[in-house]
Parts: sequence; C-alpha cells; structure tokens
Amino acid sequence: MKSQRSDCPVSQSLDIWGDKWSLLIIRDLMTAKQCTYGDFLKAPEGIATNILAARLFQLEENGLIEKLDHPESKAKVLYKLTPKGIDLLPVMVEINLWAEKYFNIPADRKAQLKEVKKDKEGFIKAGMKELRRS
Amino acid sequence: MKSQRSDCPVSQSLDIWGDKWSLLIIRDLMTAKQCTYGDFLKAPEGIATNILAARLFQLEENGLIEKLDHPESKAKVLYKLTPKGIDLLPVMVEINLWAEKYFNIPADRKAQLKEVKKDKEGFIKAGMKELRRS
DNA sequence: GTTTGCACTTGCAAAACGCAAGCAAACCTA
DNA sequence: TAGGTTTGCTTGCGTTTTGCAAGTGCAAAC
Repeated sequence: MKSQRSDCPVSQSLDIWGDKWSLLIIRDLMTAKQCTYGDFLKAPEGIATNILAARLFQLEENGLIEKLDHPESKAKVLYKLTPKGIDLLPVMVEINLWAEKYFNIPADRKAQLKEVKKDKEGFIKAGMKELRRS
Repeated sequence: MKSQRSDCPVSQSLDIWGDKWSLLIIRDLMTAKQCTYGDFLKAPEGIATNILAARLFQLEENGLIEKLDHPESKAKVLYKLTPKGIDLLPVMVEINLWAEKYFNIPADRKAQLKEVKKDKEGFIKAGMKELRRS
C-alpha cells in the first residue's frame, strides 16, 4: 500500500486518483460502462500504454475498477467500475459543471450538462443506477 | 500556456489542478480563507517548498488563487481564492463525501460532514458566500 | 546593526512519465 | 493447420517532474 500523506479525506482521495490520468479512465468507464484496454488507448488525450497499464493496476488495486473476462473472446479484457468507482459520479458531475463555467467545451457536452442542471440529484441517481445495472 | 490534451471538461480541469498537491492548496484556502506561504508549508502532508512555489504560481496563472499584500507586513504575502477557485467548493464537498464513505477520516471531519449532508445545497451556498466575503 | 522570519530559489538525486519497440497468447483466415 | 493480425500488456531508455536540503534576499524585530 502506498503511504498515505495524511488522514485528510481530500489527501487520501488524491493519493489514489490524484494525477492527470486516473479520472479520465473513470470518465471513460462512466460514459461507456465498460471498456477494453484498447478503448482507453483510443481516448482523445492519448495516454501512453505503459502509463495506462500502471493506472489500471493502481485503480484496481484500490478497488475503483475491476477486470472481467470478455464474453466473446479470451484475448480481450473488460474493465468496469466497482461501486466505489461508481460513487465518484457526483464528483465527476461537479467537475463537469465547474469546467463548463470556465472553459470552452464541446456543444454536445454543453447540451448534456444543461440537462444535468435541470435535476442534478435525479441525474446522478439515475446514472448510478444505470452503472450498477451494467 | 500549458497545452491542453483535449476539449473534454474533465481533461481540461485536470490539466490545471490534476496533481497530488493543487487541491490541497485549494482545501487550505477553503478552510482558512487566506494563507501565507508558510501556512501551506505547515499542512500535515508536508509539501516541499519548491513544489509549493511552482503550484502557487500555476494556480495563480490559471486564475484559481490570487496574491495580496499582507496588511501587517511587507515580508508576508496573502493567498486567497478567486471566484473561479471558490467555485470548486462543490467539487471539494463531493470529494469529502466520497472519501468519508471509503476511508477512515478524523472524527471532527466526520462530524462536519454530517452537518453537510443535512443540507448540502445550503452548506455550499453559505460556504461560497462566506469565501466571497473574505 | 545584527539576528530572525518570511518567501522563495537553486542544485542535485530519485522517481515518474512518455515514446517506441517488443512480446506472448488468442484469434482469424485460407 | 500454418501464417498473419489483434489484444493486452512489458521493456528500454531519454526526458520531465518530484523531493530533499541548502542557500538567498528582503523586511522586520531587537
């Protein structure tokens, strides 16, 4: 176990996913429900394959994601969020809302967030339910 | 300006504060309203002084914090959150709530979060108002 | 006017990152 | 069933970032 810097909740959280890539992996899993290794590599940010492997391992180690057999092929792997990872949805939503206020973001994302703002609680509840179902 | 990796809101956010230290600086400023350079160094996580200087510069550059003259001494500096930084409060609250569910956190923080959960909206609204006032 | 405090800067070793290439197991194709 | 392709990684290696310790310059205190 990586040494934790303090018992502060924020600090402990950052110890796990406080880097430039982990939350992007979580994001991909929240939008796609499940991803293969190759899916993550296809993300527009262009994560390096060794970094991806390291992050996936770390996220699994910390119980945010889990690895499953692909139903169609032994060569493929499926990654998906655990309940602990799914519970990051509210954090992810707030990040999106903050970013929307201060950055230029794609029109489709903007439209989506407009919906979110109409009923944040409802969106999150429905989103988490959907993620748990998959 | 640091190159942005994509136009995804999450990615753009992480480009700015996606590291192990930035949100801890924001946290300190949210709880203390204003901090000197030395205050940040005193935080339990023990940030190195060169890293602190780099992060403060980066956060100021990106408009999350601002530097002010200390009213009592020219040798001191005061850092505080800008509106853009204050707007991260909802993100910070959700991180705390997530962490509370999955980590062991200090009793006083736990008690505080119990209050937050009673009226999250209200807490955030009041907190932001307070931060803007200072 | 010398010491102390404060906000940094500098030097350097260690760790993390990022790119490119390699690799084994599964799979597909003829 | 042989040979190429896809998939999920691992390895090497140069570059960047981090972290520790020491140093610097200015302001205030004594």
